[in-house]
Amino acid sequence: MEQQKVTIKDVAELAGVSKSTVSRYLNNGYISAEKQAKVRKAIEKTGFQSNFFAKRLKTRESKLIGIVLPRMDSVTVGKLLSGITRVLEPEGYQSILLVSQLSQKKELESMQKLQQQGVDAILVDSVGLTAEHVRRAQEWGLPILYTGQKNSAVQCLKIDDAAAGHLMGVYLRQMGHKHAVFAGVTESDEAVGIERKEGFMAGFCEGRTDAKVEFVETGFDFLSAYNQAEEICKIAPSVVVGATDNISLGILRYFHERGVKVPEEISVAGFGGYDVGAVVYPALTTVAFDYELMGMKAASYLLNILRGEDAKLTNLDMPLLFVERESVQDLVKKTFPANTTSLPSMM
Amino acid sequence: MEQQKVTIKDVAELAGVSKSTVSRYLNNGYISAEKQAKVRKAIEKTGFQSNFFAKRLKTRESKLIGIVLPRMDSVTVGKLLSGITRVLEPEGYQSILLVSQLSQKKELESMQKLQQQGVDAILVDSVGLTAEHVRRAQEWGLPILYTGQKNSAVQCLKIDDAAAGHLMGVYLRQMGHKHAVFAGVTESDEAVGIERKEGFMAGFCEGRTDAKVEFVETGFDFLSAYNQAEEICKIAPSVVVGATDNISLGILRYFHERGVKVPEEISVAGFGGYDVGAVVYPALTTVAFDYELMGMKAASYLLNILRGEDAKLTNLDMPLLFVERESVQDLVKKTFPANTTSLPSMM
DNA sequence: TTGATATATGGAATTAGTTCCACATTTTTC
DNA sequence: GAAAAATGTGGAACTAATTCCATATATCAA
Repeated sequence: MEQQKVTIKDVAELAGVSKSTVSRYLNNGYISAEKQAKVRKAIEKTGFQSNFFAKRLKTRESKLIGIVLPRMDSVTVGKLLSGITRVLEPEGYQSILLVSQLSQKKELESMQKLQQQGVDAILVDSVGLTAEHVRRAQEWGLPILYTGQKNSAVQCLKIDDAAAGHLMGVYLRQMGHKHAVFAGVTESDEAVGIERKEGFMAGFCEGRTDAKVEFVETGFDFLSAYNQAEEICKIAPSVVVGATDNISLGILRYFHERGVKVPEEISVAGFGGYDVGAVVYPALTTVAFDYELMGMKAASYLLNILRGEDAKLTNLDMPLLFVERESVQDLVKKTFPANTTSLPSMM
Repeated sequence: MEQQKVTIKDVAELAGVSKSTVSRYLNNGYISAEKQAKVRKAIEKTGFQSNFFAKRLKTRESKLIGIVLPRMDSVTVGKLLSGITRVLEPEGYQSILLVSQLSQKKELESMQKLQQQGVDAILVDSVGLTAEHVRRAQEWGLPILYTGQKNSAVQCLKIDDAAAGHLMGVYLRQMGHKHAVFAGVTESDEAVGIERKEGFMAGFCEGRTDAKVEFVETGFDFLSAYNQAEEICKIAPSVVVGATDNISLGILRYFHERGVKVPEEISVAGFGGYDVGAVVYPALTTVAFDYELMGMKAASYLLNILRGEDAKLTNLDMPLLFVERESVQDLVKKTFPANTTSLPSMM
């Protein structure tokens, strides 16, 4: 077994001091100016780099945050990671990533791996919280934060899907729409599949009896939405709401191909506020989520806990931004949204 | 200092064997069936988990791959990571991520951090290779692979930007276009800013003297491309080629707002093959890059090196896929692309 | 019945740091 | 000027694993 080139012992010998003194130099302990200089020189000359594992073995701190994500190639996840990294990096923490591939089982396994790995904290962008998730948050001695899903027994942070849905529902009601199709995803995703949809229905139907919402199930991607669009056409609502912008984009594409004019003949809206919603035509009206902010909040929370500040998460839900663009017709005033000449809501 | 709950020593005592025997049980060494059972029981009873740091200190293997990325919130990077993870995960490796924020200095710093951290290998999606990059690849005793940029002195893997540009140039030439605008990015990005552009010019002008390519510089995002679109309109070429799909999308949006018909009045094409290019209308003709495959290749290479197989990277350049969609007019046959009724090139 | 080999096992050393403790100075206080 | 406090320093123990080496059986061939 080849050994490390330069150890603290070599530095100590070269500097004519003890290992302890070098260690103290490295960790801001008692050390005289004279020896300080000697040690510094010795470190420079040898190019000494302290051994990560030896250090961590004793200090029991890895400066590593474990992150479990449902997938890697998604705008949402990218933004989230971006926010997390922005907060963690200046504090000297690094993130180690595992992917759950949208599977609850793999999510739990990944958490286990990270814990064994000795990470200081775990952040899980969950696809669904189970009793096991709760148990771990309680039994493992390290901070765990869940995002994306909600459960009062654990610390979590998420988009308020019910409120987002409600916001959209109210908006469309006020725009005079009475018959909507909600193109949503499987109910096994509680946040998007249930909360968002029910929030929408509540907001849309509130205080009236002549409103009607029909449900069409699709996947999360363009293509599956595109493939369901024909069915939606048959229903012929005045507005179709995609549970995500991707879904709306697929539908928009289908309408374009069939020559169905949006929003003149039918309105379309979505959720997410992805950048691309601003470049398609008509630009997509949507409820925007700030995943980057969510990442920053999540990371800050974990950092606070690690500092022993015993922080509590207030404001569990993240702010929403309603982005009114061109894809929804105002049936009350009988006007179409202005064809914007700039891209104000590019986010 | 609180200590670990259960160590290998506790297991050994409970099982009535020595530490060495437990260690051998854990690492497939000599052990009798009888003791094997005892140790297994003791581990089950105690819930023993081996200490990551102690293990790594001795074995000098972290099973961690360091990855440096220019940014997190980009489709390209997401796909790349996706590919990397797909290969690394089944082999028991995990990735630790650092972000260079498109800065060469931060990229080098990040590499340094990862090396100190004791990762087994480093993969850098570089924003530009310097002499220092080369020096490290040679001097550090661990495998380093660069992607995104090319330098013969180090191991690297990248899109063949010149070939991609050339491919597009040839295609547009064959479609009868003579006057093009190349909406590109800064030349400080050698791959995209120079190679892709020059490849295009070569392919477009090849074997004729009546071809003309003008250059307009934009940023990497929709908005900056959108803002340059007016200038492009003034030039009035028969086709405008965005250096990335994002750029083309911004331009497409501008044309839509001005009522400029694509591809009837002007053709548009791009590079990247992002999913969204398929949902806009007209769907964007583009040269698609398979970043996920690149990630898989990169990870496989590093894994091979770590296995001591001393692999050499053949096929440094990644395959390209020409995706012909709707945004380019055939000036020779005077036809427009069929308005596809399905989304064949959704990738 | 040896001697040689294979199979198990435990003890001790090793890995590269940090930290506690004892002790030696030096400085401050009364 | 002596006692007390502050400041440095080195030695040894400690962290939790792996691994080398010596040794003890068991198995097998001559």
